[in-house]
Amino acid sequence: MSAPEEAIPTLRIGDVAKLADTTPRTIRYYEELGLLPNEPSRPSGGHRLYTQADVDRLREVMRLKHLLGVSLGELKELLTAEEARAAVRAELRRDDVNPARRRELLAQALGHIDRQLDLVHRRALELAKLQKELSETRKRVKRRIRELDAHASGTYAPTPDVEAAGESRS
Amino acid sequence: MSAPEEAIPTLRIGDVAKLADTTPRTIRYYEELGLLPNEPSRPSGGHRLYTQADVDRLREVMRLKHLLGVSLGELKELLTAEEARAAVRAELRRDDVNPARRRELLAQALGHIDRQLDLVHRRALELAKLQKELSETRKRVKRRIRELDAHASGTYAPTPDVEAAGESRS
DNA sequence: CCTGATCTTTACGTTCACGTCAGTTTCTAC
DNA sequence: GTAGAAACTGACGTGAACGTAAAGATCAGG
Repeated sequence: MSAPEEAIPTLRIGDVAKLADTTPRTIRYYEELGLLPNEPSRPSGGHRLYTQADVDRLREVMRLKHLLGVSLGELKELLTAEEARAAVRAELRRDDVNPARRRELLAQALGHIDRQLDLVHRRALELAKLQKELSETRKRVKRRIRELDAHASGTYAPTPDVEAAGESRS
Repeated sequence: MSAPEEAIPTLRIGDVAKLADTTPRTIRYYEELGLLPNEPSRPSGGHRLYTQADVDRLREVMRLKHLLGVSLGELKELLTAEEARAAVRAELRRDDVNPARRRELLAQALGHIDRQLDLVHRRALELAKLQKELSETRKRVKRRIRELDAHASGTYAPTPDVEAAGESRS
């Protein structure tokens, strides 16, 4: 097997910044706040070295921040839970824990997940509601346009470029 | 008909703050930034007087800020569009606009709505994806718990209070 | 009409989430 | 081994989104 359990850290902070589309400053700041559970290795010189897993975690942190719209402080709470989950997984990987303990750990993990799911779910509901409202307003407007076009047909030539309005690149 | 088109403004800034669950400072700040399209009336004294419609608009602004996670600057852009829509509605209410103009106005309104919908839609998709991921992780954990309980039955008494983990009030 | 609560503007203070600079050290390439 | 790029640790700066304090004007109730 040539796939090592944990790849050797080889990425420098600038590389990580580019890969995660952010800056070294932000990475150090997040580390300072404790948002990045496992600190980077620092062989010999003081330079931080990261793995791809670190990049993924960083991206996930930024994603949560973006999607949940929470402060870095609140985010840390959530990630502390995540970290606990990681610890749980580590302990679970060893086969020498008794079933009672195993169950306790799994129940904890479940609690952490549920906490995040709860947050996400609330937001999703709110967003869905907003989306629905906007969609209905949109429908009404479109209906009025159709009515206008129908009534005006023969009198004014309908200008049929409505669908293209309000589109963004992508 | 005893329902006036526009109710007389009677709410003071402190009332509005309480109704919208914010502070007078924030309201003045938003007004300063131009986030509140129609400025409050100021009869005789310099005190601002608001209507319930103003409260609703303020709440809507705060809601958008919360749900879309945009800066007040970006939010202003969106609300400027909203304002334009309002102006459109006002012009449309008068019956003396010719159909071509009417159609143009409606098309504009549609564009503004689509712009907001686009934003909301993107976010909703991202959130849904996150939710799905979390849900699947949750399933896996629950499955492991069930397996554990099944295997342990007879040896250890299963502790069946897992569903209650990580719940919040409401 | 008087008093206390609420409002006004002006202005400075604060927290968050980084940006930026300085001086030094370490890595990479030649 | 030496130049240049990148990283290190402070430290101070900054824009956004308000909070807070001051000094005065205004409003609502008795």
